[in-house]
Amino acid sequence: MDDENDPLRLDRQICFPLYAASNRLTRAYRPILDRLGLTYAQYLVMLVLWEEAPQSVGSIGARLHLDSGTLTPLLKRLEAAGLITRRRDPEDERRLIVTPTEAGAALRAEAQDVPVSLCEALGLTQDEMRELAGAVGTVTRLLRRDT
Amino acid sequence: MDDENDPLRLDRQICFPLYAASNRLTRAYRPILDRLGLTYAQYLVMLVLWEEAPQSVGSIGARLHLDSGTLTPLLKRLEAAGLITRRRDPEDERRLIVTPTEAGAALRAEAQDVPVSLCEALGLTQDEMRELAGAVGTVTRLLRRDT
DNA sequence: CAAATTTAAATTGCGCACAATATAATTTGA
DNA sequence: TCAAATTATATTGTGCGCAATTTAAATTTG
Repeated sequence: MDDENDPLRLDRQICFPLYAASNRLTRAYRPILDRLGLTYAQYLVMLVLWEEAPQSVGSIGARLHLDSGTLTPLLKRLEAAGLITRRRDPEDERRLIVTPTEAGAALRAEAQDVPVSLCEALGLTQDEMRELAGAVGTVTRLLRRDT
Repeated sequence: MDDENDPLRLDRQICFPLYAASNRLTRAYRPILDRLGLTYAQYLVMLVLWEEAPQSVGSIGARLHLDSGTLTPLLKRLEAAGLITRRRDPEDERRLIVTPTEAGAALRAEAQDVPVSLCEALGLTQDEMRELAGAVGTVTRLLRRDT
């Protein structure tokens, strides 16, 4: 086995560091988001809703690249937590309209310092954050080709 | 709300593109690894074992940043698939020794073209792969600070 | 040496991700 | 107009990922 050129060496897999970095980032978010009572995926959904509301399950999913199999139970948990309401669109009963409640909207203020807290948790300077954003942008651009 | 500088805009979160890219990569691996009967996490474990065997649960976990809560059931599934054996270390009964079976070792040959297949699935040229590897390396370096 | 501590793995419980399928509402078109 | 196709969400089932706890073995120490 030609170790030097072995394409199956773990350190030759581009996939693995990305997977490890993503797991690490989710782990870093956890204690910060715990204070808001949100998981990472729930936080992403709230970010989407804080930008524009109401939205259907489908439009949230399009934004986050998630399907109803992931979103339906997640949204039910957000509803149970009192952060959103779920009701059918009277215009088209297939569609489910998701709207932040008063409490859900108010949570936005508490979330303001999440990005800064994360930075601190990761021990990154402003410059390093910019470098990270650039590298992540490159990854995204290269992997954009769909699905 | 000052939209321009809002730190909570989804497109200002470094986290999100990394999360999306990682999900996308796992999705791209799926049809390729299906042919080997492996999930992505199982593939990573086999890569580690193909590099060095036997190994304990702990050493596999250290390599992949995974704990026994993830690995124990995963390894049981690999055992059920006939790809590895699990036995206690007679020297130290706390440790579990994981060894690829004949079939597990043989699977390595079939996995040889996984990296190339992935490249093709992602539609990336050699140059783009190098660029991707570089960007992923930068991300990894910046997020290295532990946990 | 026995009790306390440490270590390795297993277990439990929760929440994603996602494929596959089901259900129900709407739209299309012969 | 009404049957077929399409669309939106829900459901089911599998497999992670990880925190918290448990179990059992080994090590340390008093």
